[in-house]
Amino acid sequence: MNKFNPKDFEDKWRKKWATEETYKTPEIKKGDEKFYSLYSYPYPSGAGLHVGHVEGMVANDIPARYNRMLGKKVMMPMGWDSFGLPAENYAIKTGIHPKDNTDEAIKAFIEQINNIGISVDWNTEVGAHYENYYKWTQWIFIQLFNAGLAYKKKAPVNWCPKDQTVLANEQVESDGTCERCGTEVEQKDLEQWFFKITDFADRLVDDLDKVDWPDSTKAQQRDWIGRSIGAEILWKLNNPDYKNKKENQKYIVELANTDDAEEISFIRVSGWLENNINEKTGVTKEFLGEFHDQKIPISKDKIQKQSNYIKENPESNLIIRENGKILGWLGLMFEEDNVISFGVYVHPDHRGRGVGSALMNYVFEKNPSHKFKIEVSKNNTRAIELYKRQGFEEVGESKWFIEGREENFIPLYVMEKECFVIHTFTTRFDTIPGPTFLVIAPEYEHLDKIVTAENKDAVSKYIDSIKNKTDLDRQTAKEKTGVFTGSYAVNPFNNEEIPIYVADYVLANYGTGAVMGMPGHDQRDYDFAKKFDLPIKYTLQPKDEGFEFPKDKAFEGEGYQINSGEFNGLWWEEAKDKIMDKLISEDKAIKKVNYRLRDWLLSRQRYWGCPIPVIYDPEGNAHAVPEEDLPVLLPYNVDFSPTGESPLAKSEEFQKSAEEKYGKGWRREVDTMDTFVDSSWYFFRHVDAKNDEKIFDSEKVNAWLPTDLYMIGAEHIVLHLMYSRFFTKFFFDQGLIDFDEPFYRMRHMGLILGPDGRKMSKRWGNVINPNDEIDKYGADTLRIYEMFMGPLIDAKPWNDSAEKGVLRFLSKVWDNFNRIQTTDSREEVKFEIRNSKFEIQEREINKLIKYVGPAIDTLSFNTAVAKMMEFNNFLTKEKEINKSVFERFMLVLAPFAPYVTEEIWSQMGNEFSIHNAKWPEFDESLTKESSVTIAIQINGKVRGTVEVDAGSNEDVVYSAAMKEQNIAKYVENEPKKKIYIQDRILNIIV
RNA sequence: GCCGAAGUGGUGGAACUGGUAGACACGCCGGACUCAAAAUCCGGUGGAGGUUAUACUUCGUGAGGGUUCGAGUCCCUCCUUCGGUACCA
Repeated sequence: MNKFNPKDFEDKWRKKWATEETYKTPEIKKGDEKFYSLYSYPYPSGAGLHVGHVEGMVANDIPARYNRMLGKKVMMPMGWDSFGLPAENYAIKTGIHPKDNTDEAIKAFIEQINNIGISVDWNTEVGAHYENYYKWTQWIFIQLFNAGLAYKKKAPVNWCPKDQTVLANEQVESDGTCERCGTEVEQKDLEQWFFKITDFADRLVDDLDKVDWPDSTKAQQRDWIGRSIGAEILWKLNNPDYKNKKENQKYIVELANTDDAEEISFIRVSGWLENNINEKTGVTKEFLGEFHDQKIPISKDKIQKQSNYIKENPESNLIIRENGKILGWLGLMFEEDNVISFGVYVHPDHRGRGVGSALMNYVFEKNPSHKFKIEVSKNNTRAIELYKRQGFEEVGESKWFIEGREENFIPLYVMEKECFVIHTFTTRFDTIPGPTFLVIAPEYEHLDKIVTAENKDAVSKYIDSIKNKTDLDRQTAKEKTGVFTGSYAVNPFNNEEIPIYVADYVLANYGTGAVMGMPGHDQRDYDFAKKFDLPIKYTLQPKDEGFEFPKDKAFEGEGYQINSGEFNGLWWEEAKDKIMDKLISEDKAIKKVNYRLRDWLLSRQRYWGCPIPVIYDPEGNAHAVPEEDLPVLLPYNVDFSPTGESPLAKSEEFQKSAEEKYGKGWRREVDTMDTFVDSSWYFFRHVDAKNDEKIFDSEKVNAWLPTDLYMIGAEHIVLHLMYSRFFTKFFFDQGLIDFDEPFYRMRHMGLILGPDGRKMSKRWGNVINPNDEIDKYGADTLRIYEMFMGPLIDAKPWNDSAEKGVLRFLSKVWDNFNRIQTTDSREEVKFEIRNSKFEIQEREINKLIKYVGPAIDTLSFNTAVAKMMEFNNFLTKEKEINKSVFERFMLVLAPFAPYVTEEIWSQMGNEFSIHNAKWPEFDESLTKESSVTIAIQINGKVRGTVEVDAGSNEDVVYSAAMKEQNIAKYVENEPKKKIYIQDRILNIIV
């Protein structure tokens, strides 16, 4: 009898599978039964494939083979995440060009993957650095650019001084160090390209419901996007530098109505809407109204806007009346892009009495979140002074002309006022009665408007001190720091004025950059209040008896409202919504959804990446490279030693080609793309990897995707998935594809640890090389062992003797094959099975088939292998082995052990290849045992078992049980109760 | 702190919707083969008690409570480990 030796046949079959194209991806059309098995394309490292790759690939390969045998159309592709920093760093160290190095590594990878017996169709191969791939990466960039989803802006970026490159926020560890090298990250201002992924935030959250992913992965995606639904509260600023005279407030501002029209008209001059086409000004129709003794023309457009605005906002038509006489009127008001333009009309007899200010204040109060625009004659010094006091600033000039007398243009100032309203975001409206201060971030955009002259020095000193702090210091600082601005904010809920501080514990890039300080119920605010001796106010309290607020920390528990006026006594969750609704209805708050997600910064100042397909004209404006000029090739001969500048900037060849093509003074973008861009769409290209005409054939992609199984390591999944989903949604919006989630079903594999239980690393000398394992035991053993180690998702230590156990299993399979009696036939099995000597074998193989298929579907390979071992152990004990039974065993084993099963299949005289043979069916009725063992419990404790015919009723089981001494001895009297679960258990209560 | 996952023999791990806990494998012990070893094969193997042996008894799924005829599985509280994340308002 020949011994099991994988070396005898592995090579032979490997070659045969290649020459016969056994795993060729079939043609497909939408709606065909298909299985797209995707493994996250690996980075082709010089170190070769590691055992973790093997685990993921085999976990992809088994379902792929299984589904192929089920007759589905299967695609099992492979590709390379071949751009990126490691290759470049390696090149800098060794002087070997990244391209040469990478191409070499890929060759080794392909050989290893073939050795393991992964059923890859190499026609699907893609690689991030292949010209015919990155051409389309660039094409995608251009589509995003054209759709307004790629933009450039100067931004403080994370800069790693060691790697000399920009890092995405995500690539900075929580302690402020570089993800790759551990160096402390600095901040630097650079012009960077961004993708506007934030536009997709809601879909990226909501569509998670469509996919079958591990809960933890979905949760991570949600956390990363960080959607919180709340509202922004509008706080009026009280900056003592802008002192409004109190007398301005004394007038009662009322709404004007149609009855006032005649009265109002005395301020105006009749005859508005005269046709008076003036070619110089473009005015078509003129409203001639009196304004400060002058008649002014208003364009039709403006009038239209005003009348529309008044229709929608009747309260904006305002007058001030005194003893029935109209003193002033607000007119020509309209809103555009959150800017309110308006005119103030004051009766000539009542100027200088604060009528104008009163009107304005009313408008500001009504529209706290807006910008205001007003035009005023340069020689109307009184008005100018008034506007300045109200916080208006001159932003430009324009002209009015009087009654068509062109020579009499009046020079005007255009003045604008940003209403000094501070927005704070919150989800916790129940605490709104409680803030005792307001904090803004040091980077707050309108800081200058808040800081008073008196506090200017102190504030700028504080901000300087922050700039010297690294992010690390800022984040780990335990003490709260900050400084008073001199201004106050008015709480829209109760009109309380509270001081405004600048402090670095508020982040400029989340929410609005301003936060209300609720020291009673927020620990950070509490710390700050203690430091600056600010009052602490509580807005909720539990009704527990003897409850006291904690003495040295904030009360962060739940409770009922207190100090909240009309809302006192409400449970906080109810109060939260009611207070929010109230403020929103009063225009004191705006519903708002906030995201933690930021736009995707994709520029990298690196060589080994996909060039960004942008050219700059001599004026420096960015243009997308015309599609016919793609790809923008990455030049080979470039000095890529790190200098802090993009290596491509030093390539003359690269820049010269731009001038030749687009003219003198044109320059190319020298940054390359984040490699996450490459990896966000590779799974589309697999389907049509060789297409030179377009990115992919939409019909093919629509037929193959979404993927049916995506195996990807559990650790670095957040960003890749987010970005891939973003691209998919973009493609969907562009009409390129008809689905908007790329990965229907996804699972993760855990780390494989070294035999010592530590992470595999050269440092510990505990690295297991798959090549060695194949050499020692053969590929089938390695595959099955990795699947048998435990659940895919778990981290598992390597155990060499356990691997030998798998080899033992396969040898025993081999030995059993050699014992087969070839005399029996399948027919006998089929028709005479009940009384044949192989009845039990038939039952066992049916049970096995019934088990293994679903186990592959649920990726519980470890139990599938265990069942096969059990089955094989059973066969070993049988005197004779039925050929048909064994053949079906081989079919079931084939996805796991492709080599040995192919060999046995062929020796049994079957046609090549087992991997395209049909998956065996099972007969449910044949899986049933004729008798079952039933556990007998007395009062819930197992006291023995009885053997009865399957399907027996309670009485049969009970009387059988009573024949057992050990059971009967517990049952002295008639049992109180019997609980019987058929074929499983009988519980007797005595 | 928050979110997620998980704690089962000496080890990796099984256990379907609550129904005989420890499948399968490693390791270990004993035996066969061998001059011997390796390899291979056969048998045993959760702890404690108990029997010449078979029985049998009892305790056992991180800890403590609860629901149930019955809990590794469901509920509550807590502990530990791993993964993610954090002045996110």
